Amino acid sequence: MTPLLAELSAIAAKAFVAEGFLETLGFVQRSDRPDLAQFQCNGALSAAKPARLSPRAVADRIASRLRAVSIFSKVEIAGPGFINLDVRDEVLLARLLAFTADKNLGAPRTGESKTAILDFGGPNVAKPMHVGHLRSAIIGDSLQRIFRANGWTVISDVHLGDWGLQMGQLISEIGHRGLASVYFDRDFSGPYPAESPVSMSDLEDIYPAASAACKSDPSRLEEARLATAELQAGRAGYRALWQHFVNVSEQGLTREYGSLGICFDLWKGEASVEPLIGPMIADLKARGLATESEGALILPIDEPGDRKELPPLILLKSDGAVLYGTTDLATIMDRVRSYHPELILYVVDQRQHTHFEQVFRAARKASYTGNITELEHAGFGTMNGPDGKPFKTRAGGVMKLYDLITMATEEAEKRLSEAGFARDYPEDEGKEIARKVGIAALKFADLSNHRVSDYVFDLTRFTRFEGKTGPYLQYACVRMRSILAKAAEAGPAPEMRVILSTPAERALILQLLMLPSAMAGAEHNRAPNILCDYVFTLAQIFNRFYTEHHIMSEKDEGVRSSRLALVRLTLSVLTKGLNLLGIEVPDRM
RNA sequence: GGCCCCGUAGCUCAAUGGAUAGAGCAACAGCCUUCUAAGCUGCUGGUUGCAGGUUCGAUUCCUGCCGGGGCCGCCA
Repeated sequence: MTPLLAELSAIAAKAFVAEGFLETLGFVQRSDRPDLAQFQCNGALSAAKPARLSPRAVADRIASRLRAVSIFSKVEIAGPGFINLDVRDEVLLARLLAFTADKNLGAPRTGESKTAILDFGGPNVAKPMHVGHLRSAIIGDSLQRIFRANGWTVISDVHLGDWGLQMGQLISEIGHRGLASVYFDRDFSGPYPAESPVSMSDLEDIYPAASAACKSDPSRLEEARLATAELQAGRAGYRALWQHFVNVSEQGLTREYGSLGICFDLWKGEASVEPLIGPMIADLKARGLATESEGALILPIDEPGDRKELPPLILLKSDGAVLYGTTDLATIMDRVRSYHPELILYVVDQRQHTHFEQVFRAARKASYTGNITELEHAGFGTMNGPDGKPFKTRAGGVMKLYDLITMATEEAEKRLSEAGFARDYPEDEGKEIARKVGIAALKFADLSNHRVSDYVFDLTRFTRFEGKTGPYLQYACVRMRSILAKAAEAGPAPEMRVILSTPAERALILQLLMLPSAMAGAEHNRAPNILCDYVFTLAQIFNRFYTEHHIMSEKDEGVRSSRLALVRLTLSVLTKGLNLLGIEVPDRM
């Protein structure tokens, strides 16, 4: 089915075309003035100037054509030339019926037969995930859900940071500590032990020490660089040790992402493209694209007419090691060959924007993108503490993601018990509710901000359960379930037939029908906050409906079952919207 | 220094070039013998950082300035 706004826009577009104007002028949106109309079209205002007509004159012509279309109950011209539109109740009900019958709830098929690769997550091997990883995970996951729902074939890749300097730092630190000496013995011919010499908690201890050592001692940094280069050059013991790091880390990361309800199709990393790098470098050299400069191999990507100077992409450092730009470039080549995607979308910190500009240019320059693949960086802002600086623990250290989730869950648990919720539920269920509520608080707070702006991370505010929060939305769902359960007790559901007679019902139906447009808008702008606004508004409108119409005490059976049908539909729409944000809804609270 | 992003109500944030710039929180006044009051209703709150420009119309686009953050060849 066509989203209602698209349907209305198409009708208006036809009217504009019939009057000799551009089709795009027919764009119809929800009215800014709900007191005046349900929908509005502003096309007449922009059509007027080039046509040397007054906006009212254009609006008159369009309006008279629209009046001939039976879908509208009202077509009015207001102000300088706005065309205000109301849709007939019968039409709303007919669209609602089709919407209800559609198992995809009218999802726009914008991604039909198209493939998108979503690159997000980007955790580092051997380092615990911290709050900095939260945004990429939450936003990326929501986008993958939205793209999939809109018909895209989505391939998500966690893209581990597993091939850079931090690997060399770890290896040399382990060497210094004298752990696992067999991996450092050049005469050892294998096989290496199957069991990892270090656990995840060992790594969590070793990495900060290694990092600190390299910072304070230049000779240690040099050692780490050498180890990195040797690892990349294929030194067997280092490779074996590295494989242990990766295996151990993946286990921890899977659990961590799992606790957030986030899945990836691919667990590739920078190292995955290692076999492609040699041939790629050779190819770039052969075609004269890569040149040597100050001992390093670079790929200049600046173009005439640039507003700013863009530094070249460094392919090989002077010590022969590769950088993440090199692996990113090879990864594009790999993805294009393997999947022929229409889009590769990177959900990565906005601070890396220049890096992606460099890599994208390099890919185009080297013709690695094929002719259909669009490369896009969907950057996001930083998460700051209440002081406006990057979020830290009280002690000033990096806040681990695991601890953060625990804090949110505990806070949720506290609030639930204060409010007397879930008091008589089994302990397991209570814990599960607290987990869902805590995660919902975190996710909704993050997603409801515009992607690119920084936001203040304030756990007290996030876990507050009033107002525009995840828990408010969950609570609305739970109330709907509760009504439906009561109704089911009272008897089997009668024939579902929606009657539209009150403003609260009309407002609810209109909002329900806007789901597809919200999904399309969120995809188009790569902006889950559009969907957040949608679900929040829906919940608000529902709560108004809920307050105004007491369903179970309604005497008229037809009206009661009609309203129950609306509750049922609202529940599925709200649940779906929350699902697209990666938020789970408990059965009861 | 060059470039990128941001600047909106007391606070946290929205708003494809359109009407009276919206929510939430906070403050204030109401609403629970009825489906979960984590709710609903009403009310208060604005020179959209500043100055120009384009436009019938600018929070939105352009220029300059101020303030905050970030990036600027061998970290990711």
